[in-house]
Amino acid sequence: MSPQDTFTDLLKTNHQSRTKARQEVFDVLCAQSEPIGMRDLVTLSKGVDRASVYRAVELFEQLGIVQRLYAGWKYKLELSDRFAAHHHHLTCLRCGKSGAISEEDLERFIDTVAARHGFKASAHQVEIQGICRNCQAAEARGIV
Amino acid sequence: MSPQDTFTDLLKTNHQSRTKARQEVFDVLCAQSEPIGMRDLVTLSKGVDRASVYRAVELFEQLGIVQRLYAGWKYKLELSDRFAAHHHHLTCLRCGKSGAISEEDLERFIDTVAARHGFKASAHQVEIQGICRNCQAAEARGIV
DNA sequence: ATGTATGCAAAAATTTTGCACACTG
DNA sequence: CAGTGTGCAAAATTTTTGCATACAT
Repeated sequence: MSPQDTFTDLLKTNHQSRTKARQEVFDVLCAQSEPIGMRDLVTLSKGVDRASVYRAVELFEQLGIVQRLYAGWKYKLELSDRFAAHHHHLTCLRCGKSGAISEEDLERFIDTVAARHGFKASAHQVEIQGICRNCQAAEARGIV
Repeated sequence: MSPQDTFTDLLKTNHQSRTKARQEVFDVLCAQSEPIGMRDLVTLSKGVDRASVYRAVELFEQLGIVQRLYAGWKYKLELSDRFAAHHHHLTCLRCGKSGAISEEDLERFIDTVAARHGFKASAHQVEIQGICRNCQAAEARGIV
């Protein structure tokens, strides 16, 4: 299934409409080879209002279409695993650049991986986003 | 070595002065049992200007005293490993609450851990901050 | 049709800066 | 003392909102 089909499908499944704005934002995201910042995303999504980009990104995040990556102070966006291979990122505090590292190594020893890439790690974070037990229960009860 | 001593030490080692503002911000951070947001940190750091709090946090981050944790849209701050056990976090997209999970499990299977905690993971990120090979080389050459 | 998403424009919130003065080492 | 860091106040960014209108299903 192509990214576009997956996208269309995800929207349909979640009862969300595929609007011009959302499609445009998605297209811009697809065209990126590296994570993109909000500002650029807004600029590149021609004809789409800033507010709509924010709203689209928020929706995409909830649907698991995009992921936020934090590089230093700000964050960047990239399509999630569904649309591209999952990446782990090494972010340089100095130059701000980030590069992808293979997942297999990471699963074992985060710091070992860092060293292997010539990266002097000063800290690492692992974050898992999802729905917690309580919210799942509430959802099941139709409270949402 | 107490957190306070470690703090004092880190500053000295990095040729940074231990000012009233920095000490106050550090104290507030120490008093937290959970990650704290910038806004609260500013509010709680009485007598310290907003700008100074930002400046202190920036310095602390560079010295590895604090770490930023991203929970959904915003970020929170907590003392780094040096001052407290390293935490990995499960953040709920719905209620926004985050809880710590043990590190040992995480190192093996991120998703397994999520499931064990009754957390329905939709995405996870692993981020490593540090200095990349290039910057280390530049630093060695005194370019910094 | 009809309910939802968008654009617009303005407000809110967050983060950054320049500078004179105060404090640290 | 000399050099840094701070408070203040204002600017620059980033993010959010309310609403009438346009669009998707």
